[in-house]
Amino acid sequence: MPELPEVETTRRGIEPHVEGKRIARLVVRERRLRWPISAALESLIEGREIDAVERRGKYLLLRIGSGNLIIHLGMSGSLRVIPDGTTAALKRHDHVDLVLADNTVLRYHDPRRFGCVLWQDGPIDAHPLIASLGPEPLSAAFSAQQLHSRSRGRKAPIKTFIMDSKVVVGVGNIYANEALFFAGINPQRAAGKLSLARYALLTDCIKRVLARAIEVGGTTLRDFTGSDGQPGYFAQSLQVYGRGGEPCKQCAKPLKEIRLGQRSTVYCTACQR
DNA sequence: AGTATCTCCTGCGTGC
DNA sequence: TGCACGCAGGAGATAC
Repeated sequence: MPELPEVETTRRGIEPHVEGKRIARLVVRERRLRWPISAALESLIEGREIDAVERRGKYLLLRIGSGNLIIHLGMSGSLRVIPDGTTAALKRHDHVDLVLADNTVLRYHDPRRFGCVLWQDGPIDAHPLIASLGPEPLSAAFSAQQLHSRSRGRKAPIKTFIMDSKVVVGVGNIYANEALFFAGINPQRAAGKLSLARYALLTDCIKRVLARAIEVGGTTLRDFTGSDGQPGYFAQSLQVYGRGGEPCKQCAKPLKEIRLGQRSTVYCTACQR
């Protein structure tokens, strides 16, 4: 499940293979993604050049002139680069091929079809999916002060709060669980009641856990081409996620698993208060 | 405005 | 071996 580190790893992986290249053809085999792929998309982007590969939250942005191709990998999506790939064998759920002028193929694969491929004509910040997003977690705009002031009056659990993309982008379930463990904060604690000092620790832990995952992803994904396109998900050793009932790595007490906002939540009742 | 619930979808693990 | 089932989850849509 691509979280921000996997999306950034994907961005870095595909960038050298697609940046500055011209789109020869767009081949869509399945238009029914999170939102249907527009029937006009082919004519909108064929023949145009990809000027840059950017990212906002978990959205990948292929900048094409003054517009953007917005790609989200959803829960199960991946992109891979296939050099000279116009005749490469298709796997099930290979929904879209972006065929570049040098016959490199950027192939979008997404079994659960929770992702999307959308066109935005004009400034990316004007797109409804992008306009309401909170700050990037690895930027200076994501700070303890900002988080603390935004949280005042909020009764939602801190875990739900940091997973809200209007508050901060890119903190999915896995990293929310992990960051709260490192910060020693009980995921159920009301967001509005956490002190500035605890937010300082939490923002630091979120930044560290994401930065570390990007580093690991980057090393796992040396060769983005020709591989199965799966970045190094779960490459880092997880402290709590998926370990309900198993011993805490700090105190050995069994980790507790609960549901918070329909999401599996794992924490240590001793280490996280 | 904030919060909770529902929804999309397929693959996988589990229990019979 | 096969089937039914529950679960996984990003994030928008919807209903309070």
